[in-house]
Amino acid sequence: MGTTQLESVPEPKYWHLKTVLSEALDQDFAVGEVLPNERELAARFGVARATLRQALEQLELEGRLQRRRGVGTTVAPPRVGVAVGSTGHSWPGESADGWEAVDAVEAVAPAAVRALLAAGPGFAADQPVHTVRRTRVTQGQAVAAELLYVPAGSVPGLSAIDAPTGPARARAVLRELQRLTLDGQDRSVELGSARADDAKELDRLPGAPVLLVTTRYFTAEGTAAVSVATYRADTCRLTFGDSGVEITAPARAAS
Amino acid sequence: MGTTQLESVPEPKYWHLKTVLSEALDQDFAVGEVLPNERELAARFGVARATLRQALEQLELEGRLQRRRGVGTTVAPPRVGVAVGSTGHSWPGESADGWEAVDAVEAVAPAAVRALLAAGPGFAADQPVHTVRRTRVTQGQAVAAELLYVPAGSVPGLSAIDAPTGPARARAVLRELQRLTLDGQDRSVELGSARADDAKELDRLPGAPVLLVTTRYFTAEGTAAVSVATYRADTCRLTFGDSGVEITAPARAAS
DNA sequence: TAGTGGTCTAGACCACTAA
DNA sequence: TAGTGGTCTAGACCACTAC
Repeated sequence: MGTTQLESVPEPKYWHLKTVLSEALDQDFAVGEVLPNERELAARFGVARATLRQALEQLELEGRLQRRRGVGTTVAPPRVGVAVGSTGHSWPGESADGWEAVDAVEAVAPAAVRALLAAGPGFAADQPVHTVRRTRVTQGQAVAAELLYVPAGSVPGLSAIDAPTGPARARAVLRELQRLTLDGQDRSVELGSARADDAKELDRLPGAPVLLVTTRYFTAEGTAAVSVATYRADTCRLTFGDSGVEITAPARAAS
Repeated sequence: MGTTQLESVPEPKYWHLKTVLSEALDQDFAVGEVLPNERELAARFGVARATLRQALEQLELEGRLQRRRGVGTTVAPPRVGVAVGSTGHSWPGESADGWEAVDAVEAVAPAAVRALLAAGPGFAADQPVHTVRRTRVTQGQAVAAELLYVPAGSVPGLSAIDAPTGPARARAVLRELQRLTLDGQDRSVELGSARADDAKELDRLPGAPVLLVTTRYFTAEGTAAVSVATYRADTCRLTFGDSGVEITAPARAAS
């Protein structure tokens, strides 16, 4: 008391609420357990529903909660570690790491991808590229959707392919790619929001936070392919292991 | 017309708004330019301010906008690529890559970090560890704040250190660490929200989205140190280059 | 002091899920 | 059909910045 200015710089209600809820989750709830609904929680804490939702959104962003319309809010399991760059260089599809080919079409790549492909063998900006869609499933859960862009100039053999569409064609494109000698690759990771099609594939709403992993594949002739993989940010922890050891605990469970 | 069910599955207003704004940003605005204020934008589009804000939040999450209280909303520059794992294994502080040591204290590590350190030389759970704080500046902009945890058992020489506090002590801890032989390291990346102290260092509000990069450093004896780096998710693209080539364009500018 | 974005309220209605 | 989370509104006040 006295001169203690305990609340002279009050933190926002939703922030305090998030802290309180976070501690409650640690102590009183088990993974998978269902929380009281939003209207009741808001009443219990004496705040408007919108304020309560702001706190829940933060906790969902941190992977502590899972909310499903029509069902309720449940306590999320720890994030799953997903290996992204463990074993040196390799073409996509060379190891059975949970990726499954879905489809392949020929289409003009988005501008940002074209910029990355510009350093490839005989690549013209408005030329259609083979576009392979894959999804990745880990522990029974869809964690990522990928679009792999392969200019026709990179894999000449593809002009005589038989499968017109579907997984068979996607696998054929990957097979042709693997014939080439891979000289190197590099990756970048950034935050994004799920496009409508990716969101559907990942069982999320459009705009859900995702981690975008962009990979460039190099041959002696330049950039032979580019992939953009969209990982669920709420459930995934991307691991880049030089050693074979896996990080098993989350980085910041209850800091 | 006719049977075209153009709006039979209407997308949310804020989502449509985001798309419209995104296109406007591409066409009519230059980097750094100030947008009209939120009340006017909301009026212009005929929506409530909260709805307009939902669209702006998405665009900020994608790194397209920058909002500052008391100032306004500006068009953000493209994300800066920040090298995170380019040059094989190395102890923190061994290369001049923008990191600056701030301080070092002895304190008990958070539970999640203790779990990672458990495989180290003679590490007891409640034993204080040397905690080094560093910040990383790229192109004049603070992009990351890091806490590096080094158990006393990893660097025995530190008991006789002279600098009691401040950058000098932080550098001393790093120097002792670099005496050891580094056997390997691994990394993981996940989405988080900025703690109050990190947010301040990064010039963001608490709860701002960040990319958490957790690195484990191994010697022959086990886990010798763990670092948790907090990168601004709005302005940073983390790059993991095997080759020395830099990705210069964003992965998905206008998809 | 004026203008900005940040927080908060108390409602309303909608879309979805499961019984 | 009942109950959940998702969207949206029309206000209010606050904290911060720059003049």
